[in-house]
Amino acid sequence: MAVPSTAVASSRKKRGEGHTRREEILQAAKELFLEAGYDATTIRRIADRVGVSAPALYLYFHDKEAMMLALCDQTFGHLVEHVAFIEKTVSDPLDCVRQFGEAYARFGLEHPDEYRLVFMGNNMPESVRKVGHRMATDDPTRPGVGGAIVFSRLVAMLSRLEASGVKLNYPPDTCAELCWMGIHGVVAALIMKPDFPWSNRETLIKGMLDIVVKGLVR
Amino acid sequence: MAVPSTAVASSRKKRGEGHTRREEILQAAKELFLEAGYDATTIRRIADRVGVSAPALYLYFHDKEAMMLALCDQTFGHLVEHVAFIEKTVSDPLDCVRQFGEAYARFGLEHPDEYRLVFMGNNMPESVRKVGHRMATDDPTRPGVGGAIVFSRLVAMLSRLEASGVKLNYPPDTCAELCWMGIHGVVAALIMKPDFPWSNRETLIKGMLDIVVKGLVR
DNA sequence: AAGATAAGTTATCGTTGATAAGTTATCAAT
DNA sequence: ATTGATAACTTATCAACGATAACTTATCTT
Repeated sequence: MAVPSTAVASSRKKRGEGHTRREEILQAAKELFLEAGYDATTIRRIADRVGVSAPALYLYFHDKEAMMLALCDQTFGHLVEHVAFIEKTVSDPLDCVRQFGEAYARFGLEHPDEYRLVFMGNNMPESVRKVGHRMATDDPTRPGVGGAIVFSRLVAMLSRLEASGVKLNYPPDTCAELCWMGIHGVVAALIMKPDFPWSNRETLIKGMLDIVVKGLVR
Repeated sequence: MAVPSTAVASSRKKRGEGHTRREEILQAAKELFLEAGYDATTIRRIADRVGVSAPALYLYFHDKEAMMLALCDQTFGHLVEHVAFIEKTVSDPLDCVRQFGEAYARFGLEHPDEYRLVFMGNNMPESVRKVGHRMATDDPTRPGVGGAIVFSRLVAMLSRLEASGVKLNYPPDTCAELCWMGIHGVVAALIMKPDFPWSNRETLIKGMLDIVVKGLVR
């Protein structure tokens, strides 16, 4: 005996209005992914929340993975904008890196589920696993470039820092990787083991940034 | 048309010899988990490799997760031993921390699936997600305590470092957390995005350790 | 009114993890 | 040597999953 659908059936869209259904699906998928995670969110549950049959989702997305990719783009767009704002408004390159780190960590902690899905999704399909690191040379219209864009801005910041005369202990790419890995380590730990008796969050974030900055510049 | 089993059927175990079958299952599961990852390894494939029917696995393990937990214990046991060896043989406390970091990173990169399951398992059942941070007060015979033991040794090392007269910028717990987060960041990144054009692995590991050590000691 | 087609539906497939219920081999005690 | 208990299995089956094929229905254009 199947559980009866709790959702009100949604009326059929008029011609040319399919894209609104697409957005409804995306919204429902986002809610469910955030409520229950990727695996626990089934095609059928998404369809049920939208008020439509399961195969209808395949009219708008090639598969489950494509929905996730679209959501990643959406969420990361906000972070990309924020980082761009920092780059424009903060003149001191070192300060810029610090503010990037704080914004990044704050973003991760404020969107733990999206963060997990993009940067910690260990059982996602390959194309989703690769979301965070598609290079700028890839087609920018392809879904999933948000993570790569954010990272590339960090590389740019560190290049600018080096160009401003500050001596780095490693090439800018390596510095960016180490910087990102350090911050990511903090965010990942706090997100994944929220019940562990960690030290104060702010202390850890500021502490890691201090460590990284001190360790990267000569 | 089902794919015919390629495995030779294994003969029934004699009475009291069930534990050997349990070990056979664990061995096959380990091979398959490492070959194809957790999700791609199905109960049926494990059973097929052992030469036994799928439900037979449930005579020895409550579910798929329990097999992975048993393997995690097995694998993390080696790391625990290695860390204990370092503590015994390396006299200089700072050197001890460095060697811990290198051993930890090497372990993670050599056992990416176990590492992911213990420290990055965001979609695992709750009992597996909590594997890494069960405290020493928990029942030590329960599966999955390896991660907590390893972390507690790092705290001990940093306490020893402080006791030896070295001034730390944070309390030993916080230092251990930051140190672990840094190394974990490196390992997690390399494991999760293996196709990204990262800098040299050794450079990143040594670099992160340099950064952390330099940043933690006054 | 009629054809084209966007926007759905129902029925179904193969696969998954897991369980129920029955079977067979082995051992201990009579 | 037979019997009873039980360890060590098997076969049959379940519900849920992602996905597809094939069919229907509503809407727009001409």
